[in-house]
Amino acid sequence: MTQSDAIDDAVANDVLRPDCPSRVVMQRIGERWSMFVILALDDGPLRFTALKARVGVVTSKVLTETLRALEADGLIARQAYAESPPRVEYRLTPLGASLLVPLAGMRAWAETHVPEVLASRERHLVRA
Amino acid sequence: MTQSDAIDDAVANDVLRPDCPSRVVMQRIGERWSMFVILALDDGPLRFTALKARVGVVTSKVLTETLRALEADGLIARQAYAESPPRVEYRLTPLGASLLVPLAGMRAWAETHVPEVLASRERHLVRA
DNA sequence: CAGTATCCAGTCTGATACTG
DNA sequence: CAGTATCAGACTGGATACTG
Repeated sequence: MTQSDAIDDAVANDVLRPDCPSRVVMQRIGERWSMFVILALDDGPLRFTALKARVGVVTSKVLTETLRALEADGLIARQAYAESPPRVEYRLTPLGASLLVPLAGMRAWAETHVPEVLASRERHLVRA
Repeated sequence: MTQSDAIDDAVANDVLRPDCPSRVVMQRIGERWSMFVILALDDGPLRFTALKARVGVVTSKVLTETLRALEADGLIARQAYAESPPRVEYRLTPLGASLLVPLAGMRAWAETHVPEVLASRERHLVRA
């Protein structure tokens, strides 16, 4: 194996490591509801039910799982108030808010190019 | 419902539509091997076996599925040469190459902030 | 070389029902 | 209000074997 082969392998394998930065991020925001929650909280803190109402199709269980995952990642913060009835607010952390920046870049690309992607998909459906 | 509520709903629901641009992109590149393939092809066209060899852990079936999906999206192109033994090359399309730009933004964010994410995850593991 | 064909275990997601 | 518990079906990624 030449030296440049070794370098190639190191670069190629990086994205495969489970803790590869890009994969960590992409896999998280690629999940079903993650991006929705992050974008929804961009307008400010929301309570569980308010978040759920903005979707209308997600179950409590799945929304909870999504929120727990994002909280574990430090992207959102959960604040429970000791009241009755209980009140819980979710907000973006500074870390979560900083993610909105590159996310905006992806959104921009998506909005200009996804029509091409969808058109391409349909052409392939016809052939399949 | 006030007018601003209606606008909120329209914005919130957009990311939920199956053809929402951001979701289309994020879900595709969030898949297990997609990002790897896109980044690997940034260095130039590769044959199936070369692509597979750079990973070493993916099966032919799964790599094939990934390539088919990316091809259907118009992000990569498959070129088969009528030779024996068969030769097939995969390359990024201009569309696929253009995706590398916003992807670089996400990578940059990931590389600077993922340590925080992983640290956060570990703190939550201790508590769980 | 570049795949295809089968089969399988684990995961993801959701429906439904219940609770401090 | 803000969840948890349980169950079930669909989907994913992978192991293994085979082929034009």
